[in-house]
Amino acid sequence: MHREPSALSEAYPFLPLSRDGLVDRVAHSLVSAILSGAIRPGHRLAESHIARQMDLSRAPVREALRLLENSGLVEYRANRGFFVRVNSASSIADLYELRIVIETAAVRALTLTNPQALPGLRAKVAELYQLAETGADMMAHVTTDMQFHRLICEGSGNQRFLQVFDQISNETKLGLLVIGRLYDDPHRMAETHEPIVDAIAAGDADAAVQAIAYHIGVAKDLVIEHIGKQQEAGEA
Amino acid sequence: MHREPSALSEAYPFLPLSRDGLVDRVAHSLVSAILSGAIRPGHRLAESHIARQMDLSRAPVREALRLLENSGLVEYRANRGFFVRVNSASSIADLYELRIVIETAAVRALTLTNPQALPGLRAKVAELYQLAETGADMMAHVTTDMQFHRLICEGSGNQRFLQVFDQISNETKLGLLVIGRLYDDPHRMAETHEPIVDAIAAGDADAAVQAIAYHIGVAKDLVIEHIGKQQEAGEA
DNA sequence: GCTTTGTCGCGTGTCGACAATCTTCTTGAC
DNA sequence: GTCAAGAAGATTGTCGACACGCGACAAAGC
Repeated sequence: MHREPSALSEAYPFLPLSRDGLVDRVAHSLVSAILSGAIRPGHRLAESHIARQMDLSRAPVREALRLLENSGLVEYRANRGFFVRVNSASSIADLYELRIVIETAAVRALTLTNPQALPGLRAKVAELYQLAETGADMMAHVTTDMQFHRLICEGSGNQRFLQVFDQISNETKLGLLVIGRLYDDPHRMAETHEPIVDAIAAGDADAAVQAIAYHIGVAKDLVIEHIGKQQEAGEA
Repeated sequence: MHREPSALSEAYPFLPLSRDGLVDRVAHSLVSAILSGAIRPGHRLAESHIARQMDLSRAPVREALRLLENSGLVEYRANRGFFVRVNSASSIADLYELRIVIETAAVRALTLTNPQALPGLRAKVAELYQLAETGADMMAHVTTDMQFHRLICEGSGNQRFLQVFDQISNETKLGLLVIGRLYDDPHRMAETHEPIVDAIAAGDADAAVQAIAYHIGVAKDLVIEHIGKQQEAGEA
């Protein structure tokens, strides 16, 4: 989603003032709105309206929406425009199956070829504990959790794994965020990551695969269960 | 890419005239040009030129290029435009690793839950033999081969697997097409699919996984080897 | 009362034009 | 001869306008 900022040859104390173009800023703004729940699934995203509200022309809005389409947050219907995608329970289940497939492969590669990634992973887990301690909101928890999983894909050394992960990460976040609270005790969120890190530290690839498959599987069940309850409530 | 035709309540003798918009046609045209080798990797794709040649404005061309970006055929650099992506050997290796991961998961699911997909797969293998017989060109072989693999992803029942497959299929095709001939005997192409179909028919998921992993692995090695030779020749 | 046809508003599809930006070529100094 | 700064050209980024298609409602026919 992001474009590479040009690396400065020398380190000056300047903030990298956003060289992102309009399109990226629009896209980011839209993602925030969708993830925050300000725009609900199924809602229509009329180019003209968005352009007017943001005080720019339709062209960049249109491109931003096309970008979001790739990350699965938004759906395009010919001659009708863009809509916030509404995911069925089975679609979410498929999503988690894909995550298991990708991340097990990634964690196996990481364990066998790149144990240097371990400190970064441990740091993320520590961060999760800290968030639980300070009683941070769901968004913070989810973001850090996804960063942990992204590090695993990144550490696999396979760019394609990372690419797929990034493509589905926003959708995964959205699925998680519609739930107010995943675990009753926020420390559980952090704890569930421990076995993965331990297995990697031990250099036991099979154990790491088992651990992450279990970890994602649990999350899957919780999310699916929640969607089921939600639908009941919605239909009643 | 295609849109569904609305079902008529009564059967009139009209065939559903193609509702593909300009963008889709432009995209298709560009894909053909790239896959056919008419436009080589690294080549710049200037919107204005394409628009002028196709006699339309830049807007639909731009959108078509954004579409191709998702399928990995084209790369976008801010303020510089679009380029036909040039893949390193390691990038291709990563691609095939991803295919193995996705398609093994898909073939496992298919074997266990959807043996009805078998006839379709057998038909594709038969088609491959026929192509070998008639001495068809590489494009025909590759297209049919990819259709076989797509059927496996489709038959898995997991929409996400199919989505990922479609996303990388054009890139895979391109990687295959730059090679004049993958096997010396064109029948080999067809034969290598047999063990997969046999394992599915036997209901042996583990064997099917093994078979397809081997199948893709062989293709991977051949492609990588070819790229190596190509680079040597290019550098010399 | 139900189905079909006409009308209308809204939003997308495409366009041509201008501004911002990058690339290349030219010019000049060392 | 090499390098740097600047000018010129080409290409992308953004814009506002207009034509077209869709969906909704009203009107007409059975």
